[in-house]
Amino acid sequence: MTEATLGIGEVAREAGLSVSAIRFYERNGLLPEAERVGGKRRFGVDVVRRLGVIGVAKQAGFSLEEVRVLLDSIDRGAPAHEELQALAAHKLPEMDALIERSRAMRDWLAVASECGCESLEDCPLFADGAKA
Amino acid sequence: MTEATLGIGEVAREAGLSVSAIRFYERNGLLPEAERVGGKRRFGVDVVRRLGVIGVAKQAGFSLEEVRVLLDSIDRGAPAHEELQALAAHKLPEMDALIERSRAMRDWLAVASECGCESLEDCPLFADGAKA
DNA sequence: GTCGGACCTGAACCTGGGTTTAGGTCAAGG
DNA sequence: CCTTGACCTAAACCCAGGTTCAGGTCCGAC
Repeated sequence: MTEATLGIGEVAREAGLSVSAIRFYERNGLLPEAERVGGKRRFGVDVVRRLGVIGVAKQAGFSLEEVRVLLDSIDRGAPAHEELQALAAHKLPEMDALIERSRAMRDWLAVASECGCESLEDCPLFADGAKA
Repeated sequence: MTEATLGIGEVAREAGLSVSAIRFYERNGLLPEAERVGGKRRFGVDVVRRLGVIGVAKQAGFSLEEVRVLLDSIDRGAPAHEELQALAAHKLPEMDALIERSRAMRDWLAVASECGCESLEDCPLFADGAKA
């Protein structure tokens, strides 16, 4: 019995992605080039898991390029934790900064919802220091 | 004595923006069309304050289009607080969602920094539920 | 044999928020 | 007179992360 393979449409359905996104990922090295059978891609079943990993990493704030580097070096045999930790260490401060900024925005907006100013010129929310 | 006016370079310096950004804002209706004197823009001094408002609003998470709408309706005489509150009310849940997501990412990354998994396949961080 | 659906390719297009470039105008100063 | 610097315009370009389009192929069913 040969290995079960999937067409691109099936992969897309399984992974919850569009067909075009999968071709895009292949083109950009996030997926290995699938073998062509009669000109059509046949994917091994594990590509679905790989797409899941990509999805999780994206959610975690990595760019596709970062994910590509991560997967790539792991494909070459590097232990997952080394690459991942390096990437995570780099990304953590970025995330902290993002959280800080979002919170500042949130607070500003909360105050803005209560603001009764007639003009923006008068409003303390738009005073020079307010962007800090 | 006539009103003090500024050239685009002066405005840029005062506002801490690039000249091209200011032309861009004018083109896109965030600034009123400056009068041309000998083909060159002359801005009233209050444009600097307006640019400050735009900056604060951007920091608060508004898109330029949203800022344009806000300023536009205020220019038409609407009280600032009405437009602002409507916009803020719309934007607050978005910000809350952004904060939640960033926090989830941060937590995931923090765990990732400690993870000792050899392969991503084994790693609970990349299990199906991990993106939730 | 021809229809339809799934698939293929490369290239163009999209969004946002500007920047860069090419080519032209204007006024001041040496 | 000629140069320098600040300014003008329209249009092209940048980034990521894809989507859409035009035109072609392949396969099974009817």
